[in-house]
Formats: sequence, structure tokens, C-alpha cells
Amino acid sequence: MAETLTTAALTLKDIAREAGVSLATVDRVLHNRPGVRPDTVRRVRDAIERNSFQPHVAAAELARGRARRFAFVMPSGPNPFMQQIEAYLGEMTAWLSARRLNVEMVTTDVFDAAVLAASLETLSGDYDGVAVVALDHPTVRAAINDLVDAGSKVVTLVSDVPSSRRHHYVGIDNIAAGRTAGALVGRLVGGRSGKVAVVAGSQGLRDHAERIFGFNQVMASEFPDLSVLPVLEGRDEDERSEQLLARLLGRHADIVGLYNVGAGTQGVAQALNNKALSEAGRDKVVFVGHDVTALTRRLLLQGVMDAAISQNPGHEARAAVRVLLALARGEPILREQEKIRIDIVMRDNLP
Amino acid sequence: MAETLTTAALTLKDIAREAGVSLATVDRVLHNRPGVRPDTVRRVRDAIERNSFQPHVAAAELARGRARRFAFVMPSGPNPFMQQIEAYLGEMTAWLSARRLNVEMVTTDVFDAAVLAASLETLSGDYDGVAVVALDHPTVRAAINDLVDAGSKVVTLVSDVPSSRRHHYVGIDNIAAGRTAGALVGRLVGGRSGKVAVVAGSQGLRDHAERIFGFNQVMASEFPDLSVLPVLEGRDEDERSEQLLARLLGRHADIVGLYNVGAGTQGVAQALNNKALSEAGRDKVVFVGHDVTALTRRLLLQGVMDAAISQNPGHEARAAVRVLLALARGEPILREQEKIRIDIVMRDNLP
DNA sequence: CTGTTAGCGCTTTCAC
DNA sequence: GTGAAAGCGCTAACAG
Repeated sequence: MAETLTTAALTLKDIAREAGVSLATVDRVLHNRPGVRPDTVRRVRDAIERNSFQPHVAAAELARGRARRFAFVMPSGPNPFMQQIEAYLGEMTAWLSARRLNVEMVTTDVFDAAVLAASLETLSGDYDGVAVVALDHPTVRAAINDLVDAGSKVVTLVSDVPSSRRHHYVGIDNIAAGRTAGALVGRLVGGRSGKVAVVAGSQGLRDHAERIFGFNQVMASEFPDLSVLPVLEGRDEDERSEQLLARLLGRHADIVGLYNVGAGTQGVAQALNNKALSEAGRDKVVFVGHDVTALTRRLLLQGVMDAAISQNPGHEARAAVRVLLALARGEPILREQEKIRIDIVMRDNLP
Repeated sequence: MAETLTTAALTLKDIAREAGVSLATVDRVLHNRPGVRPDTVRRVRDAIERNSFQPHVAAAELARGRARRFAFVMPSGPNPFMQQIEAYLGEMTAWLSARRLNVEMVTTDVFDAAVLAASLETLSGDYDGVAVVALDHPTVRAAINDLVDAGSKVVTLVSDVPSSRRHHYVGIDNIAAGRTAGALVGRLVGGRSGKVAVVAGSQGLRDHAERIFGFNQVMASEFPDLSVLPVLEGRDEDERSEQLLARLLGRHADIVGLYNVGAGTQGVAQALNNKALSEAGRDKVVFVGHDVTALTRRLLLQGVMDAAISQNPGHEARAAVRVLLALARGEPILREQEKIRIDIVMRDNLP
């Protein structure tokens, strides 16, 4: 009927006594510091094990004295999604201060490998942890590895560099996100047959490429009545996206679905809308895109957009901080908690 | 280019000096403890304000000495969703121990107001915080209020008692969840017209009633071609749900959608399947239900179920702990972080 | 009403 | 290699 989830609260001193050594030695073993005879190490480890001893984080935190420094390396452009992440970090100020954590924002051109790598190099050695929205490029990979070698904990944020030695990736599985988008477009089209348009920023961006890959997978295997048109590259710009899409809609009268892989949403919506106005008899185009912003929220409510695939920016911001903190403290990461889910957002479950 | 989110790390002593008082007095003011002249209070408050001082949580935690005790009051039956919550709490053991938090599970019959209230009464005074899966009933409300009066922090979990003085509710907005289910059924049916079946545990349960309410709202306003049949009450039991649904499917040949509000999923799936087998020519029934369990996961992968509305049980478990901790410490709650979202889960974004 | 003081359980010098 | 001891910034007695 009642059951407890926690173990007796021993202290370092208890372990020290039980292992027949001093506090300092237990501390050394606990943190794998050198200068302890292997035999002693074993004795201490045993005692820790036997009691399933957990050091008190609060005490550890207090004793170390100095505050921790984390840096967030973010794109400098006016990307609403990134701005949301920054805003959510801002909301954590009190929480951060109460834990003596210093978070610094560093903006840079994350789309230029050399510039990004240079920014990362300047951080070397000064930070306990670095979160970076990373471009997947050899130069950047090297810079990340250098940071790791210099002793910083590194997490990639939103966009990963899997080949680097970063400690953790905070972001979604973009192939699965693309698959989800495909399933939604396919299902919401509702059995009609026709063509599907895809607008991306650039197929050179890893996340965009992966999303398109997943999208095509699902379309090919599950919706044979729908044919996917060649990807339009709108560079995440409104005007360009609008023009390209408007032209495409003009050429194909039987477009029933649209997947907007990146930003440029305003332009995409515009193109859709103009068409709807001018060509009365035409079927509604199912429109699926990414991220919940002020704009996509409005489009969802208006029924212009049907669904948004979203990675909760608040969650990403907080997860990045928590993961860096856990890594810095040597605590285990709650993987389930820090995993970023692929959210499907429709009008009625808007957050 | 670089910007810091945190403020200088002052200490209580600094504030004391600046306000011309002692440590103890600052501490009293900080915790609104009595026995300080109003004028002194003001002076101290000013100093705190001026420096936007944040006490160091680690130090506070360490100094108070004793561990905190939290109780989780959960249903005693074999409900997979509740079991998941318990499992996720179990995964936090190390995290909890490292913070000297004791979490105890108390199981009881949460569907019997008197029994539940009695269980709550026994906890009075012994816990810093209590999380409870609550039935919305006057007796339970009174028990919750008593706990609050006795000094415990109380959060309702999954199922709320809005009229009580509980400090927080950790769970989803069930009306919105029902609306989401409605939108999904309506959209996934894909323009066909016909009837929609609804299977619930009982309309007496607040969460079920709210979901049905939201579901009907959307169906009535947005999908006039679909008519919702009277709710079947399956009591969350497999057999009963199967029988009722099978009979209904027999009587109405034009059922195109199904909303399963609660549990009994196995039975519901069975009824759908049998029908599919026996009546070859019949249209696929769009099936939307709640929660991602081993069973619903399988059904989604098999294509029997089309979507699950889910409230992340891991998130609920951790949010409940974090909220109780923040409340106990007098820290602000990160509302955005602790909010439970309505997740739409389809095959391709299964967590 | 206000101040003094002894820890809380670690980390970190500095000695041996 | 190992140990002793001085704090870290608070809280909670207790004393005035």
C-alpha cells in the first residue's frame, strides 16, 4: 500500500569511516582523481556500492564555490524559432541565478562553417559548457572536438553534428519529423489523388534534407495516389518562396497538398491564399509546415495551415541547460526527460 | 554579440550589511517570518530588490538539514497509464536521492470518494507535499483542503479538483483533448459522411465527460456530415466495451469513425477487427483513442488505430515532483515547463 | 524585535 | 598517497 522510492541518506563521512579512510580520499575516488592506491580505490568503491551512496548535490554545489559558465551559440539572423529559444532562456534567469549558473548568448553566422568554427574557438577553455546550433561541416566538427578536449561539455542544439564528439544532441529526429509530415499530408488530403508541393530552405541543410527524405519515404510507400513535385528551394525567404510556389500552383491545377520544410511561411501562405482567391473552384490545398510561431499559430486558427510539426522551443532551451548542468556535475542525464519529441500541433491542441 | 543572462552572485551577508541588519533578520524577511519591525522589513526588501538578490538554493537546501517527504496517492487497480507514471518515478530514484527527497507511493481506491478522502487524511501533517490522482467530489475536496491547511503542498495529478485549494494541477485540459480527438476523427475520415461511435468508461468521470463535451463541440460545429451516436459506457472494461461496440457496429452499417475516450482499448480494437473480417466490403473505421501504451503502440503500428491523444506520463511524473519541490522551497514554478501538453501521436511520431 | 553562532555535507587547499 | 581543517551560503536554535 505504501512504498518508498529512496534510500537512506548517508554522507561522505559515513563512507569514509566504513572504508577506513579520510573524507578527502573518498572524494578523490568519487571523482576519479589520481593519487589513490588502486587497492584503496577498490575499498572505497565497495563501500559506496554497498550503501548505494549518493552524494548530496546541494552540498557539492555549495562547496565548489565558483559559479558555472555556459555559452549558447546561436544564429545571428532574425529566425523566430531561435528567438523563441532565447526568450525561454531569458525566462529562466531567476532559476539560473538561484543556482549560480551564468548563461551567455553568443550570436554568430552559424551557416558559415569558418565563422562558426572561429566563434567556437574563442570560447575554448572559458566555459564549463557550450550549447551550439551547429552546421554539419568538418571545420565545425573540429572546433567542437577542440572544445571537448579543452574540457567543456558540449551539446548540439536543434541541428546536430553526429560525427563530432559532442556529449549530447538536443533536438528532434528530422527524418521522423519528415515522415510525420508525410503521413499528415497524405491522411488529411483524404483519399483524393493529385500532386504535392514541397518548399524547403535549402537541400544543403542537414535538417531540411533529412525531413524531405522522411517525407518522400512515406509518400512513396503509403500514398501512391499522390505524386511529389520537385522540391522548391526558397532559402527560407518569404518573397522567393511565394514566387516559386505561385508559379508552381499556376502550372499544376491538381496540387492537393503542400509541405513547407523550413521557414518562409509568410510567403508560402500568401501564394496559397492568392490562388484560393483567384481560382474559386479549386480544391483546398492541405498545408503542413514546421514550428509554432505567432504566424503559424494564426494560420492554424484561420484554417490556412492544417498542421504544424513542432519541436517545443522552451523544452529545447531548458533541456540544453539541464543537460549541460548534469554533464558538468557528473550526474546522469534523464534521457526520457531530455528527449525532444515531435509534436503534431493542430488548431485544437495549440499550446 | 554576447550577452549574459545572470546577475552578480551576492550573498545574504551582503544584503545584511547593506540593510544594516544581521543575517537572521534578512532570513526572516526573505521567508516572511514574523517578528520584524515593518520598517526594518522595508529596508531589507529594498536591499534585496536593489540587488535583485537570489538566495543560493544549494545553500538553503543544505542548511535545512532534514529531507523532504512527498507522497503520491495513486489508484490501486492495474491501470497501464498509472503504472507508467509510477515507473517513471522509479527511474528518478538517483535524482531524488541526490537531493534528499523521499517519495512514497500510496495506493488506494481513488474512485471511492470516502476511501480516497480517508487515505488523504492519514497523510495529514506528515508530508511536505502530496500529489494525488483525485476524484472530483465534495468529500475529497474537503480532504485536500485539510491537507493544505496542515501545511502540505498539494498538486492534483491527471484528474483535477478545481474547487479545492490545491496549489497546482498537473495534467491536460480534457475539453481541449476531446476537441483534438474530434478534429482528428473528422479530418481523417476524409470527407465521407456517416456516423461516429463514442466509447467511454463512464460519463460520471469528470475527465471523460469533459473529453466527450469537447469532442461533440467540434463534431457539431465543423463536421456536419458526421453524426455522433449516443455514448457507449464500457466502464473501461475490455469485454463490455467489445460487446457494446460490436452490437452498435452491427446496427449501423455507416459508421466511419470511432472515439475511445478511456481504457478498454483491447475490447474496442477486437470489435473493430471482427467486423472488418466478417464484412469485407465495409469502409475502414477511423479510430482515435487516448494514451500511448504497449497496446495502443501496437495498434498504431498495425494501422488499426489512427491516432492517440496522449499526455506524456513521464512528463507528468517529473512535473509533479518538480512542482512539489518548487512549492516546498518557495521557488517560482516554471509554468511553461510544467504545463502538460496534448500530444497527438501517430505511427510516425511514436515516442 | 534582533543578533550570534553552530552546523548542513561537500570541495579544496595544505601538511605530512 | 593520504589526512586535517577551513570554508561555501544558508537555516535554526538560542540569547539577549
